[in-house]
Amino acid sequence: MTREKDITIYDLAKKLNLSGATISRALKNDPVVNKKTKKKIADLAEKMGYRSNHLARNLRSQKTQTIGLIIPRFNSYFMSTVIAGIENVVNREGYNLIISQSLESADKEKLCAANMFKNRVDGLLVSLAYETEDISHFEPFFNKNIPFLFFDRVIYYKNSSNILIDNRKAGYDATSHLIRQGCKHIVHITATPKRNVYIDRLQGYKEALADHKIEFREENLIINNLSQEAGTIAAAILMKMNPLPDGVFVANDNCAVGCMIALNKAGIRIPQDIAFVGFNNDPVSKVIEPNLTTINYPGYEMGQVAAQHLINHLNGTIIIKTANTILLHSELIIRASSVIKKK
Amino acid sequence: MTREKDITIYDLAKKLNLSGATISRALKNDPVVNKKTKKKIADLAEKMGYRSNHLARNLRSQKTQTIGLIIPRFNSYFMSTVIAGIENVVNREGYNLIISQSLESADKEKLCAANMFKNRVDGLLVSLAYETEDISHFEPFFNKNIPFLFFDRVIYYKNSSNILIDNRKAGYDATSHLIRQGCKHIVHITATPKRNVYIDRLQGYKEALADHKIEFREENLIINNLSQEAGTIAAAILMKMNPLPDGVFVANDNCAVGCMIALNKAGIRIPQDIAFVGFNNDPVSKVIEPNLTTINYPGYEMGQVAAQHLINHLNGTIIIKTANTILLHSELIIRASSVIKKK
DNA sequence: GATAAAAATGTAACCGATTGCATTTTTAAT
DNA sequence: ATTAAAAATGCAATCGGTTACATTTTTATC
Repeated sequence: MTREKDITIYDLAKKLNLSGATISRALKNDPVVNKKTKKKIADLAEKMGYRSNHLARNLRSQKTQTIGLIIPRFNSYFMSTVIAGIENVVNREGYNLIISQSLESADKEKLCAANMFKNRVDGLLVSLAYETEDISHFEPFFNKNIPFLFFDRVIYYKNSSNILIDNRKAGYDATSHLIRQGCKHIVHITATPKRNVYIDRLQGYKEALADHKIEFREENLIINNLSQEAGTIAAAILMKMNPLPDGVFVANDNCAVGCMIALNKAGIRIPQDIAFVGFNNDPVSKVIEPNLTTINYPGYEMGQVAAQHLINHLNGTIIIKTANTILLHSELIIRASSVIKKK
Repeated sequence: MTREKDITIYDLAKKLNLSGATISRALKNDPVVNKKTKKKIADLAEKMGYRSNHLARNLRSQKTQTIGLIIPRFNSYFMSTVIAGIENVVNREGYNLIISQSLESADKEKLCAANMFKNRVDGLLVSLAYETEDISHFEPFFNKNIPFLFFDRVIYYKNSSNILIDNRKAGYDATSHLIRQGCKHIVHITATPKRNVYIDRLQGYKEALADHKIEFREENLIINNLSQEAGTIAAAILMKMNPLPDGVFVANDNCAVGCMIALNKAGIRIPQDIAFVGFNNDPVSKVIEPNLTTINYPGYEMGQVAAQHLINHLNGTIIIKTANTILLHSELIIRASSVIKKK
């Protein structure tokens, strides 16, 4: 357990008969230091295996070079791609990333936020937990002027920026597509419309119906947690409907897949009997038979944009003064699950 | 941008006419401080919104309360579950987690390691990049006595601990299962056997063949990058084989799925013509038709065990002196893709 | 060679919590 | 009331860079 002592700038200073200040400046490549001196210092630092002590620097500069990330869960394909995108930018810009998951719990989210605050992250990226309504836990960041932004699962709060796709339009496109395929009785499976993503998709669904003179009916909404298992249960509900619906728009691919598998087993043909559209373009959508029509969700790009936006702000490259919404492009990907051959 | 000044222990000290030392001790609940004093201090701290400055504490204590995690990629189901498990423990134990991905590149992995070292993580968890052979980039951690351990993609190095499943046994079980189903001509699809996971699975495959008096033949090995697309290509290779193989053991579910889809399209029946076994128990294995027989991989548990092991070490709860391997249980999950009805 | 200007380096305070040791205050015993 | 022991608090150095300001050294000009 004997941890050898670290080399400090003062060790270098002593060896070269210089002051700590000069070493410090040289290592930061301050133009005020003589080039030859810099060279000597750089060489010795290399030779002695010096590593700058971030802790000391951070204490002095009151910055941590760290971005906090709070997400609902790790285990979705979408979230993995978002994180990969964030990591890409954060890393390139020389920041660190600390990640916490709220597990879809508002309470856990509060703890995460408090923890991020304690850890003095320079900025915060958040995708809200499913059940979060009160977001006063971000108040401290606001008060201390620590920039934060929401992505995907957003909320309009103070003058935070939001990065997301146009869920209303996506819902509208998905539903319109089903209608164009000849569907008249379209069910929408989604989560309790608390979060923007679900509210907006539902809104798009309703608008598409209205634009095509189809009446919206409450009983055509199935609300669950959008898991694959929930899809299985939803299938049972669908089969009890009389008449059977001819189209289903599900707010996520996983649930759609669970539903399709159960319907398949029951002998219901997709898309002939019921056409399906999912959401997210999860890899599983290309595995299920028939392949699932879905909305492509640019996760990697969303992560990159969110991280870059935040870091630009931190660097002063851009100054975000007013609320700011960035909409990323999403699009309907048509596959076999929704293409009904006209007779 | 006017960031109001933070409250420090000295602000509290001044208000209460005490010294910083007493405040510090009180906040850490040091028994040496008078209870009434503690109460006063705690109340004032609460009232003034004091938050301890980790930077200062860390500088003093030379610890960061941070665990580093280096993984090949975020976007696999398995990795997501591992991270969730790690996050669970790390969070509970009051550590932070910083994550970097090597993108399967040895060079990027070196950079990640250097970065983790600079950031002075207290400990390091690593799943090695596919192509990493030389691992001298972990030397600094070893020299500075910073504990690190490998999980899943491991290597035997110094006296680091390894946490993984018994890949040899899993490969053996998978192959034996196919043989028991009557398969005699079994192909193994895997990645270049550089990493333990692939080497060991291959070894298990070979041993199972040998134990059942089936000759191992080099041409029954298909080496690719195990992506779904690679599975499609592998299907073409399989179909050119004459005679057609009657069983395939794939080192990962994604690739197996890509392969199965392509074979299906070509009219080859699974499992009657070719039986399939995959690896990982990725959710997709329950979506593909027929459902894929696979090896269950306890990702969440692996993450938990790895993190707990490391933190126990940091806390001095356990002292790891010698190389230490923890094998987690994995098991064959038999589904329709490999069950051949005996005639 | 004197002098001003520019370049290079040094000094010392600072960031905020921690802690060994010293000092003061309180409590208990005679 | 005296004194020793115990409890509570304070002092000051420390962690290792950073930086405003001061000082020294070098270079350029007349």
